[in-house]
Amino acid sequence: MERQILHVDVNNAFLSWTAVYMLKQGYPIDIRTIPSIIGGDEERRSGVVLAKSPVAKKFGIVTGEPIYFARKKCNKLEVFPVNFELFNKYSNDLYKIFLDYTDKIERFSIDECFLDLTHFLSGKKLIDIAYEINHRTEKELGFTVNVGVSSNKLLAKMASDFEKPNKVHTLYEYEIEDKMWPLPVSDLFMIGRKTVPKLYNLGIKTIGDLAKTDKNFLMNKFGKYGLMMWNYANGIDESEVIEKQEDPKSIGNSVTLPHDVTSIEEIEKIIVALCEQVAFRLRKCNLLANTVNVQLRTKDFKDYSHQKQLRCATSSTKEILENAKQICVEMYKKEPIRLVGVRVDNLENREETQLSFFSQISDEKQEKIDGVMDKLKNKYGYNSITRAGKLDVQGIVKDKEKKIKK
DNA sequence: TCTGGGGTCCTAGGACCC
DNA sequence: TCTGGGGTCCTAGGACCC
Repeated sequence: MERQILHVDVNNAFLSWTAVYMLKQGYPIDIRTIPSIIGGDEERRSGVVLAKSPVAKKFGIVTGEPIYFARKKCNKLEVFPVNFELFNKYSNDLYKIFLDYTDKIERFSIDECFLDLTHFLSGKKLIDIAYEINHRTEKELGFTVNVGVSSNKLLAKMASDFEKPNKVHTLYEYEIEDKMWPLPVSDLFMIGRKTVPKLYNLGIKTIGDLAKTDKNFLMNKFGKYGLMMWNYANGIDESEVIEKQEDPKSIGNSVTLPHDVTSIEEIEKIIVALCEQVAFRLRKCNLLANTVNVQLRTKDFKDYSHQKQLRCATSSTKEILENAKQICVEMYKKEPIRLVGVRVDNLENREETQLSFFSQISDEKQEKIDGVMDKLKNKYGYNSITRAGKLDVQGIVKDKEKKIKK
């Protein structure tokens, strides 16, 4: 039975949502109609373009580039800040519309969802539902979406990426040759900037070229990744729309520092704040970690990471912090550092762990302290309680903690 | 010139065991 | 002295996504 899949993608999500909100607040201009972007904080050295208006795009501004560059391309560019609380709200509003059509929805990101309507069509045509979602979103929420229509996720996603904004496109198997194969290979999902030149060197320039390349040749050259590329180029994707929220595989936080730091003491202060965030989130998910990972980025953008297996699974701030500090001391080579990150890995569910004979939860006293602090954070806000060593870096991580607070 | 932060998955190489 | 192969686990790094 052929599956009935939609992919819904919000057009210029962050920018559109900001525009809708500002109009509602009485702002006289729709920022979608001027050269504008949503960007990070340049003073904090996180100034990259996160979303752009169609007008900004005409100036050659691309997502991910430094705002500094974007300004050079257009001197009238207007920059607006991110507001994740707002973005989450609009994302949820959109999700509610989808629920009128199916329960089988996969949240692929804050602004993209896959919908499986295979068992929810009740006599309607998939394409009609696609248009209905498209129209309703604009009418009810004030922003626009592209909807891709097909029989698997990959094709639906590729379809939603065709002409924008506010469009519905189909990409069924019989349309692959006409609609997808002429596109540059860089347009294919999962073909990134490192792979494109490698393919070009092999004479593979379009998705069609890739589809017609010998599968075994690609597998020899690129391993598993080669097979995936070939499958995608041929429109093959068996993956399911997964509706349920699965436990995360890892949890991490990182910060770009306002200035490079050069002492282990300064780095450790950042580590304290990051470990608190990570452990707090871990406990909130009711998970335990078996691995701690620390990442450092030098001022030349060289990334280092080291990890450590823990003696037993834990969600204790103290335990994670002690290990992170130790890793840090081992790996730090006295270079100027611009980014510090802490991530926990190999997560397992707390309940399941307690049943296991071999595992033991870290010491109870520490757990109680964490528990009390979590309650305060949940009740009075993330910053209501903090460690002494963290105070002077609070400004740096403040913004992200705001996000977590919600 | 300046270059985010949250993730997932894969790979190569080394340690160690039998 | 010189030497196997299979398997698992761990580590560091890198690719990709939004």
